[in-house]
Amino acid sequence: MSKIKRHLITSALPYANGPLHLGHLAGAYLPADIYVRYLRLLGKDVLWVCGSDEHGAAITIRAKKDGVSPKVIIDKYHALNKNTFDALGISFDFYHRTSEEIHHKTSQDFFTKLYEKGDEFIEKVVEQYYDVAFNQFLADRYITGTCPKCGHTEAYGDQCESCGSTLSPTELIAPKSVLSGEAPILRETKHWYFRLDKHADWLKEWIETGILDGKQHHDPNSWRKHVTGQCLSWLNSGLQPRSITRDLDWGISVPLKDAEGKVLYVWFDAPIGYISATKQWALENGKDWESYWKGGEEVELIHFIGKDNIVFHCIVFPAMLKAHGDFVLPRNVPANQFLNFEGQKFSKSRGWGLEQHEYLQEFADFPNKEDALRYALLRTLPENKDSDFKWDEFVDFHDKDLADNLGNFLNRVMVLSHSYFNGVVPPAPSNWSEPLQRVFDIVEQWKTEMEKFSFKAASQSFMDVSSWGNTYLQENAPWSLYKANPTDPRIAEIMFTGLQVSAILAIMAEPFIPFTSKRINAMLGLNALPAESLRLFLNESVKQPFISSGSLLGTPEVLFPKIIDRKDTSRLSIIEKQKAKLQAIMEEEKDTSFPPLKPNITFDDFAKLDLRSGIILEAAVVPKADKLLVLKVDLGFEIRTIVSGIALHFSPESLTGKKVVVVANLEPRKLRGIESQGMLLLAERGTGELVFVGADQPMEGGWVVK
RNA sequence: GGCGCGAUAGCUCAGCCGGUUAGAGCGCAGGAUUCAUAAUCCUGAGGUCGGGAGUUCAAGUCUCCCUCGCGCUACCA
Repeated sequence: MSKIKRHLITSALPYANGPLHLGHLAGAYLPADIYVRYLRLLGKDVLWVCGSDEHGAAITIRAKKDGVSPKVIIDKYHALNKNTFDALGISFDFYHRTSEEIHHKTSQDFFTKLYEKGDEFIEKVVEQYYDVAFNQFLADRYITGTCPKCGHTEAYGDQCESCGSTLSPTELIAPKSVLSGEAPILRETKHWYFRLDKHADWLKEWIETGILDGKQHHDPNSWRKHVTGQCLSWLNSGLQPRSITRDLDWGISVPLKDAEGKVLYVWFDAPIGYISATKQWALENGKDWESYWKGGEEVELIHFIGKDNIVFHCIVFPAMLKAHGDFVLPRNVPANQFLNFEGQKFSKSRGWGLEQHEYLQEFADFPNKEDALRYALLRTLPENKDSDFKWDEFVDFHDKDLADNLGNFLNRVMVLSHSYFNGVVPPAPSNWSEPLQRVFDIVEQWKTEMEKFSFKAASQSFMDVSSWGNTYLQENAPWSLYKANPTDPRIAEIMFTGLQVSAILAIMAEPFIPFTSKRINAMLGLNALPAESLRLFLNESVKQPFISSGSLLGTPEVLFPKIIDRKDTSRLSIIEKQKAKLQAIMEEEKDTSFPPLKPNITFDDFAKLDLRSGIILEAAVVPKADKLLVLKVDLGFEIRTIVSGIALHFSPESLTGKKVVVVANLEPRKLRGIESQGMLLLAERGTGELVFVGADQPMEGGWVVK
């Protein structure tokens, strides 16, 4: 019934300014790899593209910091990420990069096509910071200043990395150009905006009902709830035109005469990277890229991403594709939630978490390290809610599932087959498939789960087959039969069945733990499973044996030496080292860390401050704001209204009568509609604790503090 | 404050369009077994499905309110 002939799979393009951590792997790459390997097992026509996202200001900043060209940065991280993926068995069909010429051309053509439609873009002139000395406009990331929220002195124009708040450049206190170090000036510049608002109606219908152009495009119930939920939340709050150009010299130039010095916003060109990657792959492999991107109903497009990318892949990019015309839209976007690490968020600055390439280095001596990691992540994939990677669970999954259940079953079958039949597969009973009925049922269920992107559930089914095998051996106890009569024909039947289960496990293992799958095949004496029988096995009700009678088995080996092993503590010590590392970070953070001193100021700078003592007369919460209190403060000579962001630390009642120090000559500013005429001085330490400055001195309002 | 997602056995989580005694894995208790990596198999104990109200013949599953967690967003002069 399905018209699908080709599967086009994408994974979010990693940004090439740093390494990726285990959370990224679990979010967009491992699940896609599992799905793609599964489709390949079925013999489907599959194309999985990904690549490095190499534009954007963050890369140029990083380059400037390191004193190298952007090219050096992207080459470094493109290579690192590509090689690490490769080492972990992440089997992209093509891993491209957005700095390639073909991508620039594709993106520009895309832009031009939309531009020529006339009504997809609007032009707007806006005021933006400009560096006079360097004669150029400054992208958000090219401006630093003091964060208005936490006081961090090196906040970027779009984000403060100290407190994590999202900012806009004009919010920064004392903005400074990263280029010249000078204060930038505001100057007008023109930008192009993509009219997302124009596409709101059909997007809403498409997300809500799965109907596109009057036809059922996909089943909306097959999309994860948090995905449709977030999209509808966006759609309901109204779509705005979105700026798609930037004043920057690194990126894809905007292909218009009056757009000198402007490039496409990295978010506009990055998803087009999926298309250009397909083009390059097609060129190198003699294929037709359009049969994937413009194949209509014959194509299933799936985007694998993390939840931070949902809006882009479900709203912005589809709108771009639809505006362009001809392109297919995603049938599903199985976005994962976030993976935490031992209870906390991954944090590069804290050193909390583990990067992919670090894992490979630090587990260099760990047997089967790739599959051990893949399996641990698989079992804890954040498919529907945030999940947590824990080393204790890593050990459990490895020892209980991979070693005790799977590894031990295969070992039992091998050892028994060798001792009873000298490593030769015994003759097949005439009703060979009968005892395997239950296994076939589990495989069917496994297929359903794989196709629903429920990989965690599918991994359970995989283990169920192995468990079934263990039970089967236990109940039929060939060792007892052998003791009673070594030529009992039932022994051959039992071992034949056990070997078929082993082969089925090798197949099911392939998407999850591909390195092990190969080793199982080798152990079973199969170079690779014959593609044809595999296809029959998975696609048809007709089953046939995978290992034929008379063929020779390989030598048994222990697939997964356990981590918790009395005789050999080497693997456990690798894990213990990881746990110790985290422990050390926590210990260190217990001692309050002191923020670095700000640059010296002159006495004159200091003298500009006018500090006065005051007494809080009344305090109240500001409606519709979580953190704000509005205070009446008596300065002796007048009563001021001051809005302060301390609602999370103090209740209004506890503040009346409190003695405080006030910055009395601060420029008034409106906060949530209330004019704040000053600022309270508070001391804060690393733990987040807040206390009032000078609170217990015997002074009434009006004293001058200096 | 607004919006989204979540809250189910000690732990980690499944439970589709509401329908018989609420499931799995791990852990725990008891038993069986010895081919195997101190592995395996069986049995059992364990939940008023975050709290409250409502709709219904019937609610973990739908509606409303509340509490807590996560994310986005507004807000920290």
